[in-house]
Amino acid sequence: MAEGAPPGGQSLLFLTDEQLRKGIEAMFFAYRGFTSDPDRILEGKDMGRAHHRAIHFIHRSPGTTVSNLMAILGVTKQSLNRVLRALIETGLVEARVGRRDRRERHLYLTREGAALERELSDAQRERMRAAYRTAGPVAVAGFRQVLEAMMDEESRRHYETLAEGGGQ
Amino acid sequence: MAEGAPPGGQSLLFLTDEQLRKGIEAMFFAYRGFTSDPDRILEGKDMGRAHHRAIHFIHRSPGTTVSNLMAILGVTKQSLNRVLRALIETGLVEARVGRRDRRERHLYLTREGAALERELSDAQRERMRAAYRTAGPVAVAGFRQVLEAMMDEESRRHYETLAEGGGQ
DNA sequence: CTTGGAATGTCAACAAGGCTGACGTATTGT
DNA sequence: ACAATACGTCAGCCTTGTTGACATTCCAAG
Repeated sequence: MAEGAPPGGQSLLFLTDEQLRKGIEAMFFAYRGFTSDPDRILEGKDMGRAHHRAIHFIHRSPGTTVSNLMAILGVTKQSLNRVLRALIETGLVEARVGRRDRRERHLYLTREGAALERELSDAQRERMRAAYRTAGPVAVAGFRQVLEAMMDEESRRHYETLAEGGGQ
Repeated sequence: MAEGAPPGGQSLLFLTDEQLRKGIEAMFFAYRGFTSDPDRILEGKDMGRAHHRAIHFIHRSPGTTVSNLMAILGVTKQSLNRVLRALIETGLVEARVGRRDRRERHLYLTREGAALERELSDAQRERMRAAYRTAGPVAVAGFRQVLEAMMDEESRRHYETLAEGGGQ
């Protein structure tokens, strides 16, 4: 990998293979940190990352259906069902039959589910908050821009749809 | 979490729970995109993400030992060994006995291993490059700052140690 | 020279969380 | 009446992580 003059003529140094590689490694290591706190919390509770994800998105979109959750999480119904069954059996999630379409199950967190969600999300947000504070608002904006540009089309659709419901 | 005036006095809006939550979701969706291309490539070759990670870091630090790789990847030797065995058997990785300490195995990519590494890393870098180009250099700097701030201490050590060997 | 401990390999067993395929059931819309 | 949809479930498989136990090899200290 010879490192000659910038190919674009000006400051395209940030597109160097080496820069890209560092970005890749940063994603790898950061993701580990990102998931570590919830993982630790769930470890004692007979649950894992999959449960956390389901809880997160049910909290985020109360009343969401099973198929919608499948699409967001990008897993099969069998995988999702295993997790949902556990969450329902332990009383963290409630599945209400749809009023308009009674084939659908609308998912809600129970009080206990909401409490666990808060515990998990507090831990995860705390790390995120610390990182944001360290890096500052400009960096945060860039962080989100790059991540959004890295998503698949479909993921981006889900991401943006979720965002509408919340604050922005 | 009531949403009154910004507690800091000025623009601390980026530390809102909602902003943090969007960052969390951005990480989730972006990481899916991040791994999708290599996953697709490996899917036909009897290998998975674990093999990719090993190949990546062996390429990055040729001659690294098994224990060092264990520390970087954060997995047990049994997990790593399963992957390494497959890579060695298929002729993608070579394990040379250490000269100074003959208990150690120093890991290198073979020609075939390097070729696969390039294929995987080309795909992954291409997505990263597109995201970088879309977001621009300022955003990229912020992206990396936030990710670095999100890492565990130990991960950050590994991350920086790797970076020394390369460019930057 | 012996021996403790480090580095590595390996076997076995297990768990989480993905997947496919197949099938059943309720419900809806045509 | 019937096809399609939404969901649940059983069975089986794969990858990738885990522990625990044990053997080997070898460096280095006593």
